[in-house]
Amino acid sequence: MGRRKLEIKRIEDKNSRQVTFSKRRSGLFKKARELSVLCDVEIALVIFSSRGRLYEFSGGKSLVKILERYYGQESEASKDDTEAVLSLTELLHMVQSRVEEPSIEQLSLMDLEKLEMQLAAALYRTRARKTQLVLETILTRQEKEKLLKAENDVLEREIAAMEKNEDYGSEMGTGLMSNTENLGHHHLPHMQTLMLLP
Amino acid sequence: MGRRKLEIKRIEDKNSRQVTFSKRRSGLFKKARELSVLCDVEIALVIFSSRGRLYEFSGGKSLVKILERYYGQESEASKDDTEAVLSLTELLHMVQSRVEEPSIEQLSLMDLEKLEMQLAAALYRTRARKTQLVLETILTRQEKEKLLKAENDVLEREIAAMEKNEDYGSEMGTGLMSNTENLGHHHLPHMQTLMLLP
DNA sequence: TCGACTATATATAATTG
DNA sequence: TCAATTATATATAGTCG
Repeated sequence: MGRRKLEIKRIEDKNSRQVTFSKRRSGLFKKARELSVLCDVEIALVIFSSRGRLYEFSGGKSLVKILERYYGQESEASKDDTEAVLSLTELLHMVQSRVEEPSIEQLSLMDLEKLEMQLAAALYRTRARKTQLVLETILTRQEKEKLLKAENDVLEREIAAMEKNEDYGSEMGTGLMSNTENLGHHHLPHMQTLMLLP
Repeated sequence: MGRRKLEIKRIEDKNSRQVTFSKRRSGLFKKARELSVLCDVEIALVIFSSRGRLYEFSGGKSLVKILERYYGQESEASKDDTEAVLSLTELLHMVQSRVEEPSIEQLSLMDLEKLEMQLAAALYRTRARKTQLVLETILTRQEKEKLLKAENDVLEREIAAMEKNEDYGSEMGTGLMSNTENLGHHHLPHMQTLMLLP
């Protein structure tokens, strides 16, 4: 589709090969995008030019994500017995006991899945904690005071509720409990909860 | 490009979505093939239909090879702002030595950032390796057979070479070594992995 | 190198059998 | 359900600034 028919074989002229690459590459990406939207499918497309430059497209998710999803379907069943989130120490012990020569090349697919989940969890906790520390540093005194005041209000109301409970029984108590829950205030770490949010 | 212009949004009618998927998929593959030949570039194309069926194309090298290169580049890029990527063992030791009281609460902000980067890198490598394994699993039987055949050829030639070597010396031997490398046959476990998988 | 610009070649949506 | 068949819409090879 051009002024003349083009044989499908390597274009020898370096210049027009580059031009054709540029044109057809964008055409291919466009087609891939359209297909992924029209038909609601996941597409990953990776191109290396002869000079080693990387071009990639992925419909919706990253290539890794796309393949993870596929793999996820395969291993839904085996996911159930995965343990809850482990502590860092437990993570270390788990990985260490599992792998004699702990090179990633040696791990089985199932091991990799578990390791991935543990790493992801550890990474999440690390980032959350970091965010918390950063926010603690950054918050202005005023904001801290505001938060402290809110904290105090909650505490005061709890105390008041407790006093009332002693008079009228426990009905009111549960009501206030869920009230404090709504304020994100389980066992005092109001501040922490707020700061853990992205 | 058909009887009428088609808006690029999900086709709701299930039937025509399937028909369009089939047509455009083959069109996309054709374009990818043409581009890889015309411009002498490496292309990897992976599609998952909504029903989880896999369609893949690779031009130039095998899909796994191309994606290995892709991962290589990706981790090259993310390497810059990190110190060198640690091995799993090194990561474990670093974390362990840092955390006496193994609670994440005890780490300093700088420690957390380093830990975060290491965890992210480890997670990335884990996912990349997992993807590679998954890809190896879902390769079509034909590809597996092709690989097996290549493997057999290599082994046969190696045996032939060994026999020759006994007669003529070692020159022939090194030549064959690099030949097997070109067939994507580094340190043998590639095939072992393939053969062990379902 | 880099866009526009066509004249053609291709791709494909709808139709048909 | 399909495989052909059109009638159109798109993609793009070569050309010109």
